Amino acid sequence: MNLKELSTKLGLSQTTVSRALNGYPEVREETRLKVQQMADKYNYRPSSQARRLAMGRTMSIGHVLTVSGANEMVNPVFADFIAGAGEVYAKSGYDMVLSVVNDAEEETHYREIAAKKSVDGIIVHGPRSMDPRIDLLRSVGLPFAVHGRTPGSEADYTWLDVNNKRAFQRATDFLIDLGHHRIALLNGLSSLNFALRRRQGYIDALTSRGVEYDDSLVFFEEMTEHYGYRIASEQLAAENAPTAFLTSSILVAMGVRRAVQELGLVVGKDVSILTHDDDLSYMQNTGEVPMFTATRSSVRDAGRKLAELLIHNIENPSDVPSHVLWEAQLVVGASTGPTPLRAAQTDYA
Amino acid sequence: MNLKELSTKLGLSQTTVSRALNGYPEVREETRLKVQQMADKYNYRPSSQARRLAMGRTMSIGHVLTVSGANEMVNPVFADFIAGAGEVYAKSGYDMVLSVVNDAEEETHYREIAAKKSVDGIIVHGPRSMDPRIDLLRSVGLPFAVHGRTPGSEADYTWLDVNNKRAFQRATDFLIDLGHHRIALLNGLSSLNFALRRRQGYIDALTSRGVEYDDSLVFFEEMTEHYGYRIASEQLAAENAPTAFLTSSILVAMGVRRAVQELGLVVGKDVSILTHDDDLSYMQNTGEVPMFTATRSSVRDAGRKLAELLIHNIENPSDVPSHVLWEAQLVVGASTGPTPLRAAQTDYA
DNA sequence: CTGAAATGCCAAAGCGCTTTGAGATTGAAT
DNA sequence: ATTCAATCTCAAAGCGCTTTGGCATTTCAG
Repeated sequence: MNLKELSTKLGLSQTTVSRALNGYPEVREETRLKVQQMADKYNYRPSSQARRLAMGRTMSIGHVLTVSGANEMVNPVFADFIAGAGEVYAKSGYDMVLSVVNDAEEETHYREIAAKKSVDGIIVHGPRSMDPRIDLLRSVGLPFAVHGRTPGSEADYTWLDVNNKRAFQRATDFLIDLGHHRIALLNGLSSLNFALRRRQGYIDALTSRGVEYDDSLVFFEEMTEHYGYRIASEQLAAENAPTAFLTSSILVAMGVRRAVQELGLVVGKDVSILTHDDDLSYMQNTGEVPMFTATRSSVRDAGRKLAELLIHNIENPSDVPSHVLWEAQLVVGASTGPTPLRAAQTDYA
Repeated sequence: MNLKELSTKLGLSQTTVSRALNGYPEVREETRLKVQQMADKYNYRPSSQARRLAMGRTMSIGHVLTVSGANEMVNPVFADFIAGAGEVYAKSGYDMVLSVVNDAEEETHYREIAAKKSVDGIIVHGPRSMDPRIDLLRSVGLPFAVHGRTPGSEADYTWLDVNNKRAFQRATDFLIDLGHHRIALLNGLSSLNFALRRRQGYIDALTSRGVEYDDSLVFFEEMTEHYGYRIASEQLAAENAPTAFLTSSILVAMGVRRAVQELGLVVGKDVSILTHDDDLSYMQNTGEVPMFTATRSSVRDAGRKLAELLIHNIENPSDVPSHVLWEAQLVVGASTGPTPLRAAQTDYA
């Protein structure tokens, strides 16, 4: 059933039927009702292709999922972000179009998208320091919004970010308050902008509290369980071992926990773990006493909010870009406690 | 730059330019080259909207991400599946359009998609027993392919599945060979078809080996770390505790491991864990000796393969549906070992 | 009762492409 | 020289919608 057939069946012009369906005021309420009923009866839906061509809007928003590295990691945060954003798109009548691309071809791919104009806007994931995608998108005039941000022309585009620096500063402070002085930082890849901000927070806390910064306690890798396990195993075996671990994701924290337990030590007593928690649906860190003490910020909420911002930008092109900086919650769980005496003696000797 | 402008610039008709670009034989090689160059120079890309309308094909494939339950879980397997499928789509010139929908609205949503005809085909995730989506899609004539399968009219549609029954039968057999008789099964939700198949494999192995089946050792829940932890803690505290755990995902296995370690027991010695492993990129269970003994089957590969099958179906509508059943690899890792004596004594008393 | 302003509807012109059917040109065969 | 097939190119007709500009018809103030 298409518009033409529907309108013949109604004895009306296509114009009128289209207007009736789209809620234009030029059509009598009585007529609109008749049209609506007939449309329902035949389960008529305007072809989105035709609609898009006619309106010059695609009513869809692009997401690019970049798989990176030799093992083609996909960001575990992606699914939850998408779930949040998708919820908003559904409400607002947008489609989400997703493309998967190897990091080597990323830039060409963005160029392609821009040229085809097959989406009304784009969400940029995982911005890196000096990310070329941002200049590219701006130069091509395609509306976009960034999950995270990258220093430079931050003011010029819409972004939503967690205050990573502050979160990790608070986390580090919290551990120092508990007496920890040797705190290992298991960060994400250093190419990702947020990893640098987190390290800065960590360093700021150490410095302001007069705790010595030890470069050999800071790591930048892909955030896997095995990473946490490996580093923690090594570090705990070493002389002058850290008494606390600050990790970038729950998965990494789980790896650390495994190493700790394997050594017969107790998490939250012999060794403390504090992690960032993206509040992923399949990796809940909740309960009366959460498993891990954590800086928590919901990625799903971020997806929702950023989708709203982007849609707003698309529909109000002249508005200035928005910048949203969320503070992470510091949630106390079972994985942290005061520095054990043994360690304290070693440290303060 | 659109086709019209490009052809005026070339002094050719739109027809010729379109044909040249799309590789039709009616245009001289020399002309084609000139067209190609000019197109490159102006970075011309045909508008996908117009193209779709004209060709009556959308060149895109739909995926529906269903978030389910009160806590709106998103399937952790989704991202990797998508990554595999997306790779194939990119190669074949298809777009992936993703919609997120609450499980309550799932059926209406599928109906909507079918009516709008905004995709050329659909991939169905997480089929349930007696899944209404399948009849719906068939009745509406939209090509589709199912990740998993559901009993009934299996022969009539394209699917790709892991031989879940066989995998869990082998896994159970393996544990029995090691002397385990009390094996807990931490399954996924019973509404999902694969969970039932897995249980069947488990039961078959027990029966054929003359091991008593104990209903109180079988659980069906959402596959989270906490689920594994909770059940394992309870079970290990109970009298006549299981000596082995068979779990449906690495995440659940991790929870079991945590419980085991917290009790001061050693995984692979005091308690064995065997899990299914979807080979997710951010949850690798590899290495010389993998962390967990597992039945492994790559979800990413499944995404790739199923995408290929669906595209084939779309482009060759008269071909019969394909059915692909993959066997999972049984990979021996560090989490399994012979039943400890203590347990053996209890059991064989 | 008249003229102006709403109101309700329509025909037709796009949107930017693909594809049909046909015309023009060329080269070889008769 | 004439015919025929092969080769190249084109104008125009869709694809299914939205939207413009305009024409009747009704409503209402003066």
